[in-house]
Amino acid sequence: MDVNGILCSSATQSDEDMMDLRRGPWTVEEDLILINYIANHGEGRWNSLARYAGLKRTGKSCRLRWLNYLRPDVRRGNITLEEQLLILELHSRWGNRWSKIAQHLPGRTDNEIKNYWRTRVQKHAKQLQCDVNSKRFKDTMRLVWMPRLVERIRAAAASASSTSTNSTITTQHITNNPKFPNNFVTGQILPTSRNEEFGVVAQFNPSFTPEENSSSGAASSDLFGTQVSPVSDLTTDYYNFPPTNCSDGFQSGSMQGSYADCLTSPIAYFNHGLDFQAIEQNSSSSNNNVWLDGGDVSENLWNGDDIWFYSSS
DNA sequence: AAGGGCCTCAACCGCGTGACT
DNA sequence: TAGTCACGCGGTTGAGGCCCT
Repeated sequence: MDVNGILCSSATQSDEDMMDLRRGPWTVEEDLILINYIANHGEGRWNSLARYAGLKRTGKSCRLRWLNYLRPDVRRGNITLEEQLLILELHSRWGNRWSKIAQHLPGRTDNEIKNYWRTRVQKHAKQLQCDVNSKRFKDTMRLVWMPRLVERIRAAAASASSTSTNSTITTQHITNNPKFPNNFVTGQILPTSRNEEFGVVAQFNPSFTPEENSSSGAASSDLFGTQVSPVSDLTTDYYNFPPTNCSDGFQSGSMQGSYADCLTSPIAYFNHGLDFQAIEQNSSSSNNNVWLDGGDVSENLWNGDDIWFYSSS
């Protein structure tokens, strides 16, 4: 068997389609063919693209490979804390509308977000022994995990700003920027093209090997094998949103302790100060300050110390 | 060291939708 | 209006790497 994929054929197909179609993982050569073809002819018309490019792949397969992997602005590496928060927020609003959610995470694909949700979030719903769509799980997200994420983002920003004079964007900036929550909460975040430098590497460096780009089995590394900053440059996107239509509220003090608003959006916590201790005291946990435990801010939201909640719920 | 189970994620599949004829 | 095609979306699968015993 071909180690890079399997060959399949169907006796029921036309002569043109009788040629063996490749399936399974893409090879470097196939990637380069696809990249070069799209660079010269553009994307779209995937079936004919596959045919004319000489790829023994379905148009569907080509499209998927391009959109989820080869596209220049595909962002790779760990899902950052901000992205995690955004995913939770948007999923609570839209459900499994992965493509729609992905539109608000520049460079992330629907496939990546979907995988993230299934592998991380659903796993914890399972640990909670409740359905991922159940009220109990959603409450857990809103009341525990999302506020905790916010605090982690803050902690990461504080840490970054205290250790680097080059850290120009922090969550404090966001907190002080009335435009941010407005865009965020109202779902007006605009997707922006990101990681153009990856495009340069992918398209023009002949030594580029997409397999090196694979994060499979090395989830903590990005293309260059480096950790993704916990305070991601994604934050910059939020901060730099076009300052249009941002005058309709959510100014500081506008919330005035609206607990319902807090429940609706974690960003309310983010911008108006969450009384973590109060919520903490409301839990029956004897484990104090688990949200402020100062752990590695680059770690995933869903880590071991969430167990306190399971045991106390 | 080995191997079995677990986890991640790239890739595939089926279906719905819209454009075009 | 019905048929066909291209495309996009969400669900699912399976290969390969990691981890634990």
